[in-house]
Amino acid sequence: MPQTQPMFSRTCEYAIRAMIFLAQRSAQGGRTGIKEIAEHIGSPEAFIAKILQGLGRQGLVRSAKGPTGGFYLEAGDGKTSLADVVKAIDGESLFSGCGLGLRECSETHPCPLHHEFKKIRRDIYQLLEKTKLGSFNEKTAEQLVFLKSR
Amino acid sequence: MPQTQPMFSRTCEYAIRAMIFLAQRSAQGGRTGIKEIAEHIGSPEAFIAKILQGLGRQGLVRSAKGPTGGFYLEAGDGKTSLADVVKAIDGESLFSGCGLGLRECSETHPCPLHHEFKKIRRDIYQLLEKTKLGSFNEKTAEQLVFLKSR
DNA sequence: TTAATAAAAGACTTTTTTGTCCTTTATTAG
DNA sequence: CTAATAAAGGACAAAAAAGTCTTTTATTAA
Repeated sequence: MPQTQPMFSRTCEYAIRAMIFLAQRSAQGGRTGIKEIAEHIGSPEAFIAKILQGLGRQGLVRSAKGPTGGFYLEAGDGKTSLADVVKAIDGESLFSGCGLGLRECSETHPCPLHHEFKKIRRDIYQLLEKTKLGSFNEKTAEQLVFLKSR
Repeated sequence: MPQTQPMFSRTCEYAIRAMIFLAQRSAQGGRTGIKEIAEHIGSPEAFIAKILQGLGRQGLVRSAKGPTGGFYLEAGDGKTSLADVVKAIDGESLFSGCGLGLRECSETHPCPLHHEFKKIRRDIYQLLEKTKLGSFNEKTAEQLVFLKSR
């Protein structure tokens, strides 16, 4: 038995943690290198590099090569929501997929749990949608440090 | 990028579908063989066999070998909730784990999303907890058939 | 008591996810 | 222009999840 299915994939957890960290960092301006990001969020360095590259291609984060390079967000990126990040990595199925994995499940042809799950999916989406990266700018150093485990 | 993280693991989806199907079947009494279960929920035969064996060891389903054998639920098993099934397979992390995967995250040492996720986790748990297998007894044949895809 | 049936058990394979490493490309400072 | 720096890219490796197959065990009905 698997015995631990979290809400988000590991990849997505790292992505959210990195984006929150970058949001805080970018508030003071300046870029942050992969090594420092990995240290602060407690992830493998090469792995979060890959993840941020992907998010970069999708325009959710910016980066610059060379000395003084690194990852960063710009002013307008504060409006990016956690829902955007989750969608970019885990896709939409948490928000709109059938809880039982039935492809044909829909409003008009609902699985036995369809209507029951509707509210939950909407709540999850709305929470992630309303939580913008910009809102992490003014958080304390203590909360900042707590993007890390292990 | 992975691009599709559902709420439950595939194993758990099959398990829930099989248990709902068995709940309906067992209402009329009688046992159901693996082949028939697999057909009705649209899962690989050997795989759902494995899953049900696991659930059997944990006492969530009953089985009998030999001719006339198969899987079934008894009267009292109608009180089993979907939360019980999910816990048996995906564990508790959907209900109580940190959304960002931080092991030290807790009420007194919360991650930046801890309090926001609290309500959602509770809603998911309560929904699954209040949904008992027994409630699927009287559902129509149409809904029954719709435990299957692919 | 034997033949047939069906689940239990466990080894095995495939696929996906997670994670690493090495080379290339771009940028900057001297 | 050249060294050094840091991300991009892609091939590769390890681990976990999903899925298969074969043998064993239990049960039933003839």
